[in-house]
Amino acid sequence: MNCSLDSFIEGSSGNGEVQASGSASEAKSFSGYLVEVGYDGERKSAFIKFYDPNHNRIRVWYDNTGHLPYCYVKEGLDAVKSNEAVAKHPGLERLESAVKYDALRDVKVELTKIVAKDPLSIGGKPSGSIRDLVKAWEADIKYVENYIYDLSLKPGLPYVVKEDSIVESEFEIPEEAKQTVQDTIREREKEYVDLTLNWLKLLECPVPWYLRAALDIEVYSDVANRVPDPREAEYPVICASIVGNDGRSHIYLLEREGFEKKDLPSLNAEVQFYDDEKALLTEVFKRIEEYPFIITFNGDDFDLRYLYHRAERLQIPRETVPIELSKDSASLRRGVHIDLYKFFFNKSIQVYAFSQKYRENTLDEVAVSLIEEGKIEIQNPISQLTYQELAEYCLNDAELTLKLTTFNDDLVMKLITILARISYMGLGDVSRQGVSNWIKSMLYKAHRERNMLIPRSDDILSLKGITTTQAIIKGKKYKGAIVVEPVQGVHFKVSVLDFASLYPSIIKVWNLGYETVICPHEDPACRGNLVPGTPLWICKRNRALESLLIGTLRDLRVKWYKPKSKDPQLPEEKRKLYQVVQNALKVVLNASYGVFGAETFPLYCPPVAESTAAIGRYVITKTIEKARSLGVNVIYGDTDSIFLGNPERAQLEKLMEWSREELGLELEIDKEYRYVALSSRKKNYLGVYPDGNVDVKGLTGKKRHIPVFLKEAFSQLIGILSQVQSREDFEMAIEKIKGIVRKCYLDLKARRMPMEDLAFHVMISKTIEGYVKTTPQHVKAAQLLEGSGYEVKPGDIISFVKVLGDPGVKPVQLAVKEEIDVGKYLEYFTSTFEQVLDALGVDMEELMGGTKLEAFFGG
DNA sequence: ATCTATGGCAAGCCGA
DNA sequence: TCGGCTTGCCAT
Repeated sequence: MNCSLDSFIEGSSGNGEVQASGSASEAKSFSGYLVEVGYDGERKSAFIKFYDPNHNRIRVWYDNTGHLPYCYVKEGLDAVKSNEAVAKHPGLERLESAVKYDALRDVKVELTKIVAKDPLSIGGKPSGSIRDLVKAWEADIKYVENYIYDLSLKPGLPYVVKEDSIVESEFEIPEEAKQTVQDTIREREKEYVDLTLNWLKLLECPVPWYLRAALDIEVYSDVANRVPDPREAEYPVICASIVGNDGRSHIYLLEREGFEKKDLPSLNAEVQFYDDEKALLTEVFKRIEEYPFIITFNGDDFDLRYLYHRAERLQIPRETVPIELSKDSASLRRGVHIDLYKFFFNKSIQVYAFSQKYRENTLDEVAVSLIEEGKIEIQNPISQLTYQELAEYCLNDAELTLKLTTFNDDLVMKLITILARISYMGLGDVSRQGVSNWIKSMLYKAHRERNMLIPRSDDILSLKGITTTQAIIKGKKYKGAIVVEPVQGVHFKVSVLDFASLYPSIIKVWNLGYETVICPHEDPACRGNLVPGTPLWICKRNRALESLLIGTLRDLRVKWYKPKSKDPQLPEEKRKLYQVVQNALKVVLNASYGVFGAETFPLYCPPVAESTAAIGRYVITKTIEKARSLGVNVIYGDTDSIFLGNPERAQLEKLMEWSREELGLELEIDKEYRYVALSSRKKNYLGVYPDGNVDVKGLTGKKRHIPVFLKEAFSQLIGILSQVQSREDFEMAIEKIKGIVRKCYLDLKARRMPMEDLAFHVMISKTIEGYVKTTPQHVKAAQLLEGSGYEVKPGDIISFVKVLGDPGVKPVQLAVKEEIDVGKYLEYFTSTFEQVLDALGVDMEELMGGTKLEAFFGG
């Protein structure tokens, strides 16, 4: 794709001045990856940022037409409002009046973003007749925030930037990938195949190495444990560290009275002292400018924000400050800022990309979990540390931050790049925003490419309505998945079958989307295509955009990236990249169903979400029926999986074949267990693999908040059960378990374990005052904490122990061993163990020989 | 300018 | 004392 760069000029890299257009022509020729597109409020122009990997720098191109965007004019819109022609815009055709589109409101939204290169907007104000306005709009819809869309620019992909045009770099899809994908996808529609190949091109393209540095600062504070307000920036920056992945590390220290200045040779960094904070900051800014990417942990809200305001306060000239602030983020004038705090905080990333390896979102927790290194523990408040301690601490933070982007072959940078390509968002945006925004951006882009209008949320709602089924859980909008009542007991040789990416597959196969649910056609083919268990029907004429996009992504993951990520033939490096892509697709696909049921999603469409779940129920129910008719013992199932007791190969094959033929869905063998112990509770089981590995699902003994003491006892229990080979082995196992129970009880009674091991760890999700209906125990503990001078914020983990007397809990920090309520812990212990034991058919009392625990121990 | 969904369990709170 | 409700954590 060729795009004109006529109107763009390149911002020079040195001093913030802009070179004149034309004179920069030789500098214009380079190749680089598109990393960010946006609007610069100060300069009042749009920009494109490229990362040039040959020179390791960002090159920014500003729009120089001078009359760019923001020509929102109310009168013009009011006029358009009354114009019927707008409502008959051809772009509406595809919606088939399914969505009676109030084009006007879209104009209002989009006008703010129109590139005003037509005569209608002179000096930023549209003029001319309504007719002209509409015409111009039809002919030339330009979305600003979206030069991406305008110019069909794809973030994360390489371009060759020439004299005054930019050209997508030549890249051919590897033949094997192309062939495999073409051979394996079922769909034969041209649109489907083309789109799949398009994605493939996007995802196969190599990811560059990014030159980058992590930044961390420390600020003086006269109150210990209080974080200084970055908007006030009233205290001096006493230390800053910048650690690059080019091997350079720098520490900037502020000289202060009462601290003895000396060399700090033990640090693996270049150390510089400054007696003037202004000079220090200026150096830091210079260094920042040397790196195309700056990585922080919470830089949006703290480090960069503080530096900006501190610079303001110290009257450092604006041109030397490379930072630009917006409400919730901080960016760099000539670089890209990535705030890992926001990235790792993203629930989807946490769960699907890092399988919940970290639970709290602090630098320490994330780093310990992912790279097995933590923050340096300091005994004194920051402001009292020696230069050596301060420098070490600050440097370590920056090093950790950098390592979070370098570990596992730059995994995080690759993940961000791939997500940027899927979502058509810049690297910075994709790392800050949530999955609903990625999917929104992806779908919007697809609409624009096809010249379809983007429907308004309330139009979808009023035309497609709300849901028709009743949720099981009070307060939910519609009925969700089925969980099969487990057959309590121990089952040997269990196969677990599941539908790979069930919901995305359903969206694909059933053609779900806001256009196609309850489509307006009178066609009996459509009307008769009912969603099982609902009065809803699905269009047979047109393919829904959502179905198309989600379907193609699903196919690529299932048919190409997932298998390739495990292919031992591939070199390590290649395989890892496939793993990253596979994971990125997982993140997007897993969220793709949920967003349609989320009010905040701009294409919110309850019947789409409802249909997906309803079809899921239908699919699993039919599969269970089929399995039973084949004589297989179905012992459990949840949403998209069924657990089969001792099935024959042939039966499994038949079932999978049936699913492919009858349901059009791929049913696969997910796991095979040596045995599974099912309790009577749903979503609670324990499965032992042939090699002795154990899956523990839902059992209390594994939950985050329970005391270490219980977790350890529980894991001993699991250890014993993992050795059980056959039914006969249980007897011995139970004897061993008795031993554990006895030991734990005695330890508890004698209060032998450290008190920390008895602490529950529960997250407080609101402020203390936010709890009005009830006051749960962790909140009571939090109140006590606050009373003794600690600060408690939402998201903090409250550690408390159960004690005798009122209110029954105390924060660990404040409790003493003697007041521990041993009885309560015994109850917990019993119930934790019971969950496993009742699956084995023994209860605690029986285990102890028919007596109550207390009696058994003479307690 | 943020924010995928529903189902299920254990424990504790609190009003009837 | 009982039962519904709130909360947090987990499964999918």
